[in-house]
Amino acid sequence: MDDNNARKRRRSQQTTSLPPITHLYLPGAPPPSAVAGSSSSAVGSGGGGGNGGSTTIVGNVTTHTTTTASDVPAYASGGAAYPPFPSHLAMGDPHAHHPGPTYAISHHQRDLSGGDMYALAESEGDDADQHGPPKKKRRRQALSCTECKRRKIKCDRNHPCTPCKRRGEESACQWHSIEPVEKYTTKVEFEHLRNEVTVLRDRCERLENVVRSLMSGGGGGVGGSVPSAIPSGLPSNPPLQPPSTTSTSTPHMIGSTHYYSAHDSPAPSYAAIAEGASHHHRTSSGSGGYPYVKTEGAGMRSPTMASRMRMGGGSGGEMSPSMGHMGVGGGSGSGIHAGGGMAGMGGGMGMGIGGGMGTMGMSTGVGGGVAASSGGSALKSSPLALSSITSPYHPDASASTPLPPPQLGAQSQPHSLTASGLPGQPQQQSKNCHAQMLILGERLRRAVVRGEGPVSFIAAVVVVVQLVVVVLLRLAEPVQLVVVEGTAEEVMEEVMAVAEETGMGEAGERIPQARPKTLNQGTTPTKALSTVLNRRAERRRATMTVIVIVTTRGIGREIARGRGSA
Amino acid sequence: MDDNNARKRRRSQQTTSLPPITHLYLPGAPPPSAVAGSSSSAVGSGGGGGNGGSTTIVGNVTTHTTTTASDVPAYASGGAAYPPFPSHLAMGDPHAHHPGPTYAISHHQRDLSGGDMYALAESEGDDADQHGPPKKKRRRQALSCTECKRRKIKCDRNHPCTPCKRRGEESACQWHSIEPVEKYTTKVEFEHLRNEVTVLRDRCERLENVVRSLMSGGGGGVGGSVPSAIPSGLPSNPPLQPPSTTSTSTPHMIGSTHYYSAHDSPAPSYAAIAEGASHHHRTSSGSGGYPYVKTEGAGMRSPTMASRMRMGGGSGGEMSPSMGHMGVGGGSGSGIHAGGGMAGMGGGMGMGIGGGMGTMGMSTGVGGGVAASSGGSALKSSPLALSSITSPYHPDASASTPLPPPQLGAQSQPHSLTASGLPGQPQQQSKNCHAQMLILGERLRRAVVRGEGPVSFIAAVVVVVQLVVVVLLRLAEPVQLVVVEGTAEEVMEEVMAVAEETGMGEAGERIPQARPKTLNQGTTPTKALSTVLNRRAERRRATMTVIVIVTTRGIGREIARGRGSA
DNA sequence: GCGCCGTTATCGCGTCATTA
DNA sequence: TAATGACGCGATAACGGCGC
Ligand SMILES: [Zn+2]
Ligand SMILES: [Zn+2]
Ligand SMILES: [Zn+2]
Ligand SMILES: [Zn+2]
Repeated sequence: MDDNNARKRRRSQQTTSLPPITHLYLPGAPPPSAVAGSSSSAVGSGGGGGNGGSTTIVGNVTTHTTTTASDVPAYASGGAAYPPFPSHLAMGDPHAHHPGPTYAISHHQRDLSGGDMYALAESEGDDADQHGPPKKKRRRQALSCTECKRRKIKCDRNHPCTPCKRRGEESACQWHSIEPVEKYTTKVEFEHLRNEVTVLRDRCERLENVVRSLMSGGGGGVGGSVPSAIPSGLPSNPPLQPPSTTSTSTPHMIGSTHYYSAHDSPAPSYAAIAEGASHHHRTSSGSGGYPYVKTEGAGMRSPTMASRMRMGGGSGGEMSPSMGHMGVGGGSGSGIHAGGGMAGMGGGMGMGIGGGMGTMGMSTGVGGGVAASSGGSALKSSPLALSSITSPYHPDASASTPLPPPQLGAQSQPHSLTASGLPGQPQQQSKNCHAQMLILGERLRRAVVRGEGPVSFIAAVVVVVQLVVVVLLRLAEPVQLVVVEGTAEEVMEEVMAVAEETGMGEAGERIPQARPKTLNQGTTPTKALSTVLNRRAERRRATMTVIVIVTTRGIGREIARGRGSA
Repeated sequence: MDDNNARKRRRSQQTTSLPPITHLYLPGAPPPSAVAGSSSSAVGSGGGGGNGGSTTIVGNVTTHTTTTASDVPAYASGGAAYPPFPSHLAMGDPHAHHPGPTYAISHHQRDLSGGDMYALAESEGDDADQHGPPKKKRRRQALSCTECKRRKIKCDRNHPCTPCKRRGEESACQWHSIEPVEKYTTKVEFEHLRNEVTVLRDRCERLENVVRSLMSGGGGGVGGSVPSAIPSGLPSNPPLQPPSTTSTSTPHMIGSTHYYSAHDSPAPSYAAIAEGASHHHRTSSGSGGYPYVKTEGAGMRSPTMASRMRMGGGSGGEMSPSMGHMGVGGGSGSGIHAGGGMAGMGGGMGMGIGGGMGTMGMSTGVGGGVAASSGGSALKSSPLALSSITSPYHPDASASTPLPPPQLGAQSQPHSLTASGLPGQPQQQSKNCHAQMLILGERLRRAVVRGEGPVSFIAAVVVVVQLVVVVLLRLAEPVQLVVVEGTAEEVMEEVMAVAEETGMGEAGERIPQARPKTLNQGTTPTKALSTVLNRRAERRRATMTVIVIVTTRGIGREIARGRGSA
């Protein structure tokens, strides 16, 4: 309450025109629930010249903990939608799965040998911590066979699914049912089925008509079978397809327990990789090539930069009690020094990123950053260049073009699209549209932990207007948010500093298999970001940091060569 | 200098592992007191609960001043429309929905073809569980299509509802007159159904083959329809699942009555509907319906909220000389009150935005946000709901095109789109692809100036992780940045407050001609944002404010009902 | 009961890495 | 070098819940 007043007051001051800064902290009302609070500290300062930069850290609540490790290490799998439900699954199976509402708890499977699949799932103590909110872990009936799940490949859901068949391991093709399966199925499922029936019927009808017309009209009766086919709906012979088996079947569902048969190894667990593994193979070494790369990864680090930043002219900003606030030196002076810092940074990033290019793909901007080819060096545009940053991911780097300014009018074919370029047939566009990015490879990287455990580091870049801003989000106990505003160099400094202090290691380091994702058409980068963050946060409960850079002009160049020119 | 040190210091503290940060109340960590040397205080005030919110404003360089008058004051209007009731449902059908209690059972399904197989279906009652008094339960005619119901997602009630369309399963979009009722069905029945599905699937497949062969072999070509019919099936893989049938009709009702009537056809121009048309027939009458709609558009407006906000607990943040900093009151207390505010907000936005629908379009979320029509209330999804926020802009609201499902296989005309629908030629996709947004209508609004000149106010919402953050960017003489972190309500408060103080008017107000931009395919929302901002800034040299909301969880719900639950 | 929001758990593509 | 095993991670499907 009081707070409100105070706040208001504050507000007024700045009102209207642009209030200078501030940062305040408002506590917010006590969350009903109270969540965890967060604190933030601010560092004041800033401001020297025109551009003053400032940083803020905001703590946030949230968080959960619990989660244990990840869920499942290895396998995961997924599938796209489609066969909604493995028919055989349900079938005759006595207790076919169907996730009843019940499943909830324990039973997880495991057992049998190896599986550690779900391993954790809940295991843990769950919940870890404490408190009370017993959040029950959700469980879902798997649609893909265990093998496919483990391999993370598409399972056609047939009984011995195609992949399994192909490998000749039909015996491994199984399904664990999630739960006890009641004798009753859920309404949902029922509905689902019912719906399908309707659809199918409709389709059949339509098809029949077609056939009918074709036959009559065309006359050719090619498939003699036609008639037969149509009439009943009976399964005459299975011309094609792996017969879905009519009823019956239900092969291998395994009960809740043993899933999975023998083989399958225990997943090596992702953990390893995710966690620390990757770092081994940093290619970093030479590099090669990336233009930008100047310094090696090591070069100067944030420390330097950081220190520099320290200097920024701080205006006399106050700090709000709870929040941290710091200004970044703005102005020209810093520019100079910055150069060095930047360079270092650039190098680091360049390396990581640049190196990734061949491997992970680079984003090419409209303007096209181009990626170098695998071989080695090549490459060009800095991954942080505006063009790279703003352009939709474009697999085939080749093209060049310096980013065609956002000029909307221009329809410069955004992406000539790599994949099959069907001239006649425009794009399938659909998947792999490489819509846009934000979480491209370059910006997604992780490093070894410094202090204790491994930490993650994700960086997303966003372009905005006239100022360079960096938002560092940290998923830690208290989620935190760091915002930096200033020139390119200032930003970079901040990033580096944070990375270092956080123990994120080199910024340039890249995550092994993190390749630049190609978002689906229509997705918002932010949405994607959200997903990523969520996953990470849960997967490893460790600290995670996210960096969001909001900037106007590309800072790639500066970064690359350490120039601070704004 | 000092500052830097200070900052650095600050940093270190938090270094490594998760530095707790900050402000917080988080239980766990002791408030790091430290914080920037300066005041770190934690605001005590607020204190209360966990989530504290904080705000920061950073000054930046740049800019010009001038200002001029405003551009257009009011506008607003529109409303989002939402088919309150599945028109197709009701229509012609005689007994279309009747909410009568009775329905229960009966429904057999239709069938076209024949068999009604499992008619019984539910039988129901029975058993369902048990015994018991045959309570009669009353059921309501479903408003959502079966698929949406099953998935528990929002259905826009259009015939092939957006979600279904999106998934390419338009054929699955149906309405059963009454649901089967019990929550569980017996296994037998389930089996029965399942069986049918299998059979049907098989049959379809067979038919498809026939058609295929006929067509190819026969050469007849002919049957114009054929192609259409087949398509869906082709995708091969999806073993199961209802490939969508093309659009065509399909009665879709399944249950006994199938309502659904007539049309089905092409979306009745969206415009009409969008604007006001639709509402007339809201059957709602009673009902209602829509959950969210509470207040009317007018309802409470920002003013109220604003005032309220003012109160928010301001912590005792200091203001830095140059920088302003303000906290937002968070907390429960506000929560309550907030309710109203929020609600109002929601309403306001809805109105402004919603109104725009026809004109500016509404974004439909995956779930599809629907807007209420001008007339009145209606409406549903809050404009701040995660779904609304994240969805790509979609011109024709209701209808069609929900962003062309990336589904590759599906060539479902991405957007049947109003304009020339070239069946043969799929879409060019290129322009007007309505890629994604961020600068959607809802998020783009401006108000009349209060103090002196007109100010702009743009809001972009972004999803991130577990915390709600708002970044208010102001393009003023010194560019500024405001960051707010806190619960949904806190954020909203802040937004409102800023808007007001800045003279931006009501948050809900929308910019006259700001219609939801349809980004070019491949453009990054951010890029677009940048453009917009720049243009504005220069066009009128006036002050401009941008609001970026970074949040993890949708805050729509809270907003809608003014709850501040974190 | 119902609509449907927002969170979770799956899926499975597309790359790497590792073998054969 | 091809083939095979791994697996990051964006997209989805599923679903706990909540407000009415
Ligand atoms: Zn499989
Ligand atoms: Zn298998
Ligand atoms: Zn629907
Ligand atoms: Zn539908």
